[in-house]
Amino acid sequence: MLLLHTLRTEKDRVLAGLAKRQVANAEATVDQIIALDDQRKALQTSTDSLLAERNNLSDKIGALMKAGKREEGNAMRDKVNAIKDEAAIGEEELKAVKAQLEEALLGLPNVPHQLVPAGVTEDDNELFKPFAGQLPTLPAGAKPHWELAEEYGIFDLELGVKTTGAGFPVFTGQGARLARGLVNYFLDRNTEAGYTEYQPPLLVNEASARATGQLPDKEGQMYHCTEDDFYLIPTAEVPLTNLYRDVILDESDFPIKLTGYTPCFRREAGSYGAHVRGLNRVHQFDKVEIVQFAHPDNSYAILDEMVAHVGDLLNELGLPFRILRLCGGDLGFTSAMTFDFEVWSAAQERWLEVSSVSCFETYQSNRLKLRYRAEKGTELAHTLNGSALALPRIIAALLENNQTEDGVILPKVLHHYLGMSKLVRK
RNA sequence: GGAGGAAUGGCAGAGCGGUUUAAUGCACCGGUCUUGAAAACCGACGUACUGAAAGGUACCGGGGGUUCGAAUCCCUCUUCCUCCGCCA
Repeated sequence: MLLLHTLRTEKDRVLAGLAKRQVANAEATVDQIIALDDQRKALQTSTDSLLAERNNLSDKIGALMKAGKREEGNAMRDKVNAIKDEAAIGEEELKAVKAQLEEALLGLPNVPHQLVPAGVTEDDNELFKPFAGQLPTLPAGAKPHWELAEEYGIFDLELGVKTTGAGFPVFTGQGARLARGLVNYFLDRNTEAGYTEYQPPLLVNEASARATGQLPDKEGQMYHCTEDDFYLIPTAEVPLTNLYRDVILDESDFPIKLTGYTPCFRREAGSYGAHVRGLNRVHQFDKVEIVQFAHPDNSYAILDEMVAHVGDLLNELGLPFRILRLCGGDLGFTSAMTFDFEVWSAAQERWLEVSSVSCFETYQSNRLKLRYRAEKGTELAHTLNGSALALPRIIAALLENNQTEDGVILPKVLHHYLGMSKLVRK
């Protein structure tokens, strides 16, 4: 959620940023929000002074009663009652205006960072770091991962349909082992890089989903357990970031680095077809997430650090990848800047997104009330997160890119985790 | 699932419906003393909104109510603890 202070003092920058995102009627919305806030202030002031008068008179009544001047005290009661009624009306209005204000603010996405390119669709994203090497060439008869999966017994989509429905793959045998190995490898590497490992809940309450911005923006994207009003997490970002909701840090606590493995659940009401075959898009998948909380002065240095870390992981896995800086139109609702990592899927001959690393500045911390003690008072911290890494497309790329006559060659870093150097046909 | 009890500042822990401006202790911070530290002493010590400031308002788990006035009384929800039952 954007800060009212920002809307007031940096309106031009906000409007320019929202324009980059193709937000319609941005100026009217901002003006309306400021008007609501003016209204809120006026109501707050008038109500407060009524309450002050009430408190004042109540004290006097107390004193009068004590002094035995019952008559005078009773007379004053009527006066206080009148003030009370008036104050109650003010409080009611204030509550309504505050609710309106909050809903309006929640409707505004984050302001993109200065360096975020203008653009409408993913085609306008900036190729921040192209792949420098040679893309792998596959032998004749190379297969896409969904065919390899069958041949090698990696995962079974039919079994998932039987147990649950489409988009819930069942990993089997050496495929399940590969998934587990990748999770362990990622967690170990993140821990080495200073991240503390957590196992958070996979269901969150509404307050958590709102604080990180999944609600109200992505209401339909999450699975909702209506009976208990819990949401299945679409990413570990939600529970991990919310661990620090309502927390006031000391500056010396920075940087705070968390990592966690969780399954992720996404309804992904959207397209079906060739682009979503196999593991390209599923309703449940595994992901290891990294989260950082930073001082505003160096959050972008930390974003660079996180990008470098994810790049290291992909290099160690030997996967060709490129880094995109998302344009305004493609940027997530809550993000100020996002880098997407895409690996080359050699059999499908296209790039697959495997990680998204973002800085949210104070957009999330404002709702989280995640602050630190500054020279004077408290300031909002910056929040960041990224995937390190999401499994399905990594598995797809490993299968496709490394397929040989003798099997699928595993990168060296995984040998230890799987107890084997290649996957074999069943 | 049943029966009881509890929820107060960073922590511990007081708080007959009206100087509560939430006692006290510990921790933290500043200072005095000291070569330095410890001890001792002095001081400061929550968050948010509002206001140029002085100040004002709200907040004692959440929500609602009674009252001129609520941390205190009532209702309700949530969470935790104890005991019993069931279960991995």
